[in-house]
Amino acid sequence: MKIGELAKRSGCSVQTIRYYEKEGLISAQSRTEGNFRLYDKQTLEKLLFIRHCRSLGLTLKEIKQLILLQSTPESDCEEVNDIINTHLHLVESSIEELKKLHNDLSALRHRCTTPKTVGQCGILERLVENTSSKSGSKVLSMS
Amino acid sequence: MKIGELAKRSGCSVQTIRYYEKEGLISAQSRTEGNFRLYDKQTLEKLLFIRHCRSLGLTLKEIKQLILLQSTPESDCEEVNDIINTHLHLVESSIEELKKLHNDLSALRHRCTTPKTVGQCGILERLVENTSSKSGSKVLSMS
DNA sequence: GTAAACTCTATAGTAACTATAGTTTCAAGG
DNA sequence: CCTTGAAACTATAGTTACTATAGAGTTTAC
Repeated sequence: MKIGELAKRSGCSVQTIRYYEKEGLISAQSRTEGNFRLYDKQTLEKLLFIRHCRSLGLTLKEIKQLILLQSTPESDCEEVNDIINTHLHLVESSIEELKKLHNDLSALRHRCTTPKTVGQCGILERLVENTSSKSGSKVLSMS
Repeated sequence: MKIGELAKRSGCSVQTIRYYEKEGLISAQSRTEGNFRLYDKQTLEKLLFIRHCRSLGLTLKEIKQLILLQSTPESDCEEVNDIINTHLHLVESSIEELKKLHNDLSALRHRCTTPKTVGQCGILERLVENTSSKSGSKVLSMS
């Protein structure tokens, strides 16, 4: 199948598939005379695997490792465990961070209930205060 | 004060300060004859404000808006509320997402308890399964 | 035969920095 | 006065996982 069909069947965009190829996660089995990529079912399954891992928050680097491990089924699966464990811990601490953030933001939000001007706004007033010290923790970004 | 001192006092790195300038969040009051940036206490406070907002997960774009709003204290503070509310909702849904992720990862993790080979590993086995359908949700990245 | 749909490569943009290279300026010591 | 090291300057590239674009070539359908 060509890249368009693979995209539809895998749920990845065409560009993403080409990007994964560039990153060394997948490869086209062959090319047509006109230089179009051709794929087999194996690659479709690999892409579904990648998508599944991505939806669990694994990085492409980690997924690459997992793919590599799949190709050596006789080796110890400790590495697989490590990757999952590392992620589990990351997710746990992210949740903790976000909960704190939520607290802070809620508190902030409650400082302005009735419509006022910016000059009187309890939120901005609060934000301007020098609460600089206890900082330096990891910050999360949402895509 | 020069940029090095400002960096130390604000907790930002020198490069970050220059980056914020490039992004239009702050500016140097003047330059020395040798072209070194000079700052006053105002800028230090602005930087602390930015750091505080960043630690709450606000984007530079949003912080820029807040700074702009600060300069017009007579205007309605609704916009300030909007920015905080938007973030509050974002944080809330992120927490929900991460909790789901945590569930999935935990379940995955429990599939491999005793040391095995990759070929027998319940985790990889599970990841390979075609659970492609229900995907498409936002994924979080941690910095 | 031609128009639409598809594919190709290469490049730039996203967010918020960090890191590097190569140059210039400044402060202190001999 | 000269030198040396620290600090500053600009400009550029790298990070992550894509997405979007431009400009070209290929295929398919009518």
